[in-house]
This record gives sequence, C-alpha cells and structure tokens, in this order.
Amino acid sequence: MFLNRLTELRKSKRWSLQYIADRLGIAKSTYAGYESGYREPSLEATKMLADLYGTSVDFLLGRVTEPNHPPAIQRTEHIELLELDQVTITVDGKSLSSGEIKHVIAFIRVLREMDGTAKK
Amino acid sequence: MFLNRLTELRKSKRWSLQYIADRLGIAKSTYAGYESGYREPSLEATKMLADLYGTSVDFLLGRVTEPNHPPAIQRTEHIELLELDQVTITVDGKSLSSGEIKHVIAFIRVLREMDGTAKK
DNA sequence: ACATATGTACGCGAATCGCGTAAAATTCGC
DNA sequence: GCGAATTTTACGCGATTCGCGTACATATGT
Repeated sequence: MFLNRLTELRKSKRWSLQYIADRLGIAKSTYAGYESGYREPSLEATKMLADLYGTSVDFLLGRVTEPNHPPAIQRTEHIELLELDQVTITVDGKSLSSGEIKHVIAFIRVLREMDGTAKK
Repeated sequence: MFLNRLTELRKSKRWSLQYIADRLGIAKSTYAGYESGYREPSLEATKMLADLYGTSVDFLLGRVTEPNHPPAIQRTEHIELLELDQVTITVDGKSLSSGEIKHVIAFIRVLREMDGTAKK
C-alpha cells in the first residue's frame, strides 16, 4: 500500500469519503479502496488527489516526508474576502455561504478591534 | 499521456530502453509503453522511475516544471481555509494571520453547530 | 429509538497491464 | 555505402486490476 497518508490527510481536514469522491468524480467505494489499499488510483487520479489535499504526489507516495515544500518562488495571491466570485472557500469540506462570509468579516473586525484596544 | 518527460530524461542520460527495463526489472516493451503513452506505470514503478532519474514524481507527471526542486502545490478553485500557504485572504485590505484563520475556522464550526440546534 | 450520514466489504463486467514477438528505424564497424 | 547489431515502435493475448453498484456495519445527530 503506497497511499497510507491519505486517511490522515482527509481526517485532518474533516472531509468525508463522499466529499472527496464527488470532487474527483469517482464512486465513494473507489476512493475508499485507495485509502484501504484495496485499489490503486491511476496517475491522473493521484495527481488530482495531490491537488485536493494541497500537497505533492511525492508526499502521497511517501517519497518525501514534508507535506508541503514551498515552491522556489512563492507567488501568493491575495483575495479580499468580500470579493469572492470565482473562488470558493470551504471549511470542513463545505463551502462558505454568503451569510457566513459576512459573519466572518464582522468577526474579524471585532477581533482586530479588541486586539487594538486591549494592547494599549 | 502523463509521462512525456521520460523520453527526454532518458536521452539526456544516453540510456536505452533495455537498460531502464533491466534496472526496473520489467520488459523493454513495457517501459517503451510508458514513454509512448500506450501504457501507464503503476505507482510503484513510477516511484522507481523517479529514483532512477533522480527527480520527483511530481516532475515526471508534469505537476512541477523544475526537475530538482521540491514538489510544489497547485491551486484549485476550491480553497480549504486550513491550507492557506498558497493564497492569502484579506479582510479590509489586511491579510488574515494564521491565528485569525484558526479563529475563523472555529467560529464557522460553532456557527454551523448552533445553526443546527437552535432552529427558530 | 429512529433517521441520516459515514465508513467498510465484496462480486462482476470492463478496462488496462505486462509480456513476448516481430517489424521498422537507428547506430556502428569496416 | 553496406550489412550486422542495437535500438525503437507496434500489436495480440492472457491475466490482472480497476471502478462501480450494492449491501452491510458503524457513527452521528434529532
């Protein structure tokens, strides 16, 4: 079995088998076979798994111990939380609704406000 | 075809199909199938190929352009809030710190939990 | 306790693999 | 150049493996 890191990765993100299967467009039982070692994914599926989990194929295969070696050039993209059109933010595999985003923004503002006043 | 870098790698080292096949312990025609795209190697064989060529599986799969750099991470449309090394989320123009992100995740979890129990 | 969601196990048809074989193409000595 | 040896490409066959649906087991939430 070469993908024994899959389960811990998925659980660390609180994703279900069904969620992963849907994202990959495969059956739940198929993905379950990957985690249990009963089946081996194709290279294509393995690549998609690395994308989904935000890691490298080498890490999934246990060829490397670091889950995310930063790329040589760190190109960070900035997204303002209020202007989310093309990108979906998820928590525990469920995308944030527009209502939740508003709450988050309010929450962050209060959080920062408290930080400012408390530290005076 | 996902392994089109194999041929150039092999030729850059002036190796023959037979040589690689022997090193891997497979038939020459089998390895030839990998290069031509006629067949797809198992994950195990893919790992051995990366070892042989002294590169990463991610490079063999074209997931990364640099043969010797550590594998990088690819961005998707969906971004799990836990994996924000690649993208920076901002609120009011100020990027979320890792601590704030943790708070947001906890906040969302509680929010959803409450939503479930206290249905008016 | 019940209903729903999540995880596990397995049989079947279909797709793919690895191999041997052999023809095409390239390289090499002369 | 020219043939022999090496390398590369192509393909059929048997066996393996895949992906799916289904069914069952376990966990979670109302």
